[in-house]
Amino acid sequence: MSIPKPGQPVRGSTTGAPIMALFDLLGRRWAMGIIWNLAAGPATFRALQSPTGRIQGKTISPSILNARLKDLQEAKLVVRTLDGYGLTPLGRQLFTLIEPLDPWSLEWGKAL
Amino acid sequence: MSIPKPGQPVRGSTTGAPIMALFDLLGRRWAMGIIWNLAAGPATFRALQSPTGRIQGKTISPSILNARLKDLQEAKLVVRTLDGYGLTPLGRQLFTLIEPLDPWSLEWGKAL
DNA sequence: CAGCGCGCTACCGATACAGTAGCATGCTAC
DNA sequence: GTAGCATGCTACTGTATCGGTAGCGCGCTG
Repeated sequence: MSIPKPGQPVRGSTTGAPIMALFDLLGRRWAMGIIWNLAAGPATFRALQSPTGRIQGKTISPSILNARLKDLQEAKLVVRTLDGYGLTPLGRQLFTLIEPLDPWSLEWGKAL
Repeated sequence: MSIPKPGQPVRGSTTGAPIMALFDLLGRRWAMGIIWNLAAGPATFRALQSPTGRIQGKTISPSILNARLKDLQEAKLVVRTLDGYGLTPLGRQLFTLIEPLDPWSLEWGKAL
């Protein structure tokens, strides 16, 4: 799958609205989970796969994990470092924006 | 596809962390786009499908739109009203949380 | 240099998604 | 009152994405 660039988004959208490109990227499986996990600090490929991460209760397939990491790197949200993968400054900014979803999700859970 | 209940999330996750259930729900195609669109006011099925919405640059398949609306209704984020579909109070809360992504996505777009 | 752990790729079956067609219902016009 | 017509949705058929397992290459260890 190609890169969801804000100017020329993929997967159907033709407007080019950056927010749609973002939804396109974050709408992929595990994308937000990976960002969430990396926000706690850099992690290795294996660590991201394991169920002991900050959220994941399940091992992610290596193939899909690799694909998502490539997506996120192309989006400049994640970088490879010596000790695995970590968030870029941009990625950390994004995390601060989605972080409030955590407390809200608790309320949401109660409401269901 | 079953409902992503916070207690018993679907699609692989086994932890039950509400945030993961939320990621699971929002990680589906068009889910955030629909919420975004409905935040501007109630819309009919046809209106949500059309490319003239607040973001969509492309018509969504009726089958997938229907599936997503069902998901969001089960999650109590969207309700059917007389004049189509609209956000629940919960849905509006969620929108206020994801709204900041819009200005950020502009910066992100420039950075790419 | 055999063994091991890690990072990843290749493959294949299972879902989810996209696109088109078409049906049911309600409204309008004649 | 029936012939259109638009709306809301379902059915069907491909295609893309995802999930799961196997296994390869590489560096390190003994």
